[in-house]
Amino acid sequence: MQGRATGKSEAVYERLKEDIESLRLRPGAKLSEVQLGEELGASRTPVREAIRRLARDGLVDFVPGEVARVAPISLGGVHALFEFRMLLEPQAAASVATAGAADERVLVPFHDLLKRLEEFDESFRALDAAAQVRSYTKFYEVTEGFDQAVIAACRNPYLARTIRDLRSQTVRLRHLSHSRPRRMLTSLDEHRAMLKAITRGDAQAAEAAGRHHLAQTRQALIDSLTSQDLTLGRDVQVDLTG
Amino acid sequence: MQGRATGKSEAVYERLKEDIESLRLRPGAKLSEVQLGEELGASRTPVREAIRRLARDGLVDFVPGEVARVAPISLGGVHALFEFRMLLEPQAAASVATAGAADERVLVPFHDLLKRLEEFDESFRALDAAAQVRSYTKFYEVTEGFDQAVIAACRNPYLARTIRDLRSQTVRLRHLSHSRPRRMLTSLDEHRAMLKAITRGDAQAAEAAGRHHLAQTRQALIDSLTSQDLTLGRDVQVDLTG
DNA sequence: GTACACCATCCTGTATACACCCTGGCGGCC
DNA sequence: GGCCGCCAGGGTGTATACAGGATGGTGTAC
Repeated sequence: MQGRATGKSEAVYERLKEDIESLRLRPGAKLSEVQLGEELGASRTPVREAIRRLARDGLVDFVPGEVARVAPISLGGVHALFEFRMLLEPQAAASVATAGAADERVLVPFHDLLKRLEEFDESFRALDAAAQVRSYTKFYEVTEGFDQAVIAACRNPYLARTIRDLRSQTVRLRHLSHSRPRRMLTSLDEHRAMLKAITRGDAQAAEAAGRHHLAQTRQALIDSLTSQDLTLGRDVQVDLTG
Repeated sequence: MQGRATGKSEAVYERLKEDIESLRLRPGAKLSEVQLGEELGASRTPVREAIRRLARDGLVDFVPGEVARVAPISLGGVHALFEFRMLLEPQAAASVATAGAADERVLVPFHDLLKRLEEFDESFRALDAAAQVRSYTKFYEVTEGFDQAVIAACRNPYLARTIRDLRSQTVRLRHLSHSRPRRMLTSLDEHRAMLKAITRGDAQAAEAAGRHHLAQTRQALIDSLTSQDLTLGRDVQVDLTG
């Protein structure tokens, strides 16, 4: 097994995932098993396996017998992705709120999260736009904590896994267009609304807040994609026809 | 490539899938790569790949470094599965109905399906219970046509793929407890209601009918699982604690 | 009789070799 | 000059070899 500590396959997967999410590997780029193996210091077997997993994550288009390619980004795909998330994530938030109403322990991580959010939110609002952009790492840390906590608290493993499987694509889109400062502010508001509804055990409000947040996020993303700064200084092309 | 026509990996996958769905491979059974390879006349590589794909389908429990096992069946798992399907499939039916209202061509396969259903339904009701049971292959052919048609007409590829991915597990459960004649009759009614709502372009009715059908199906399955005939003459154990 | 330790065995993870396919470019032929 | 066929290269699919690690059974000591 070449040492449980190493885990070549896992390492290759994580590395490729990062490269694709960060757009270092551009949509449409060929993923040759031998070439990647040489670059990453692994043989074909782990690379193959990693590529299959990335295909499941929706980051790679894979057709048997053909060269795997980094999945292209299309406007239609973005719409479909968000439509699907809109079906799942508000429901997950609602079910967590319901579970929390029945068992207070479910809510512990959300109380923590809400506290961290409030703290960050306060300092974030005090910054000017440039400083806000510079602190976007922290912003994502807080907001992503929410997704993670919902998934962790989600009672239904199918729902949890499906939401988790969509995360990689969402992350890549985020790299296509970082949130603007104003959007970050409203996003924080939306997260606070979701967290409060959950800690209150109000399933209906949690679902509504989740739906609202996703709708806003999608709109911000679409606006960004359809504006001129598609390329972000790189030549990442997005298919706007879909 | 050993001849495009063969497709060892695909063949092994299909074969194992059938064996697991039909319970010939019992829940919890070990799936050793070498052993399966010898039995199916393939080397470890295609078997590995097939096992990974089956894990994605939820038919196999796979932990890196450990022996893969056929996924166990638990009552809790069944509940989670149906809860999740209840979230997706009625929504898919509704979205197809909506799409059909806008574009009549979407509905063509459903008109055909409804016609076939009516024909089968008529002759099916004329049979006695034993004959109904004997014709259950035809029954599944008609009812499964519905799932397939919804998936095919589903505009959202994420939704379609997720529903499709759950199919294998549903099929396996069906093998655990075939529908009783009375259930088949009501199921036909439910399918007719769904089909009519879709062809009418009534999204709300389609969603309600889909929800109702799933609830009824789940109830019939749970009743069957919690009764004594768990084992179906085989020693397939179901974990009732979950 | 029981519990612990050691050993044989099996199994997976990884590397590598071979077979076939598909593509693209070059050269000859019309 | 254009078109067709051949050849070389790369790419995946599959088979097989090798290197650890987990597991289960057996034997022994208490």
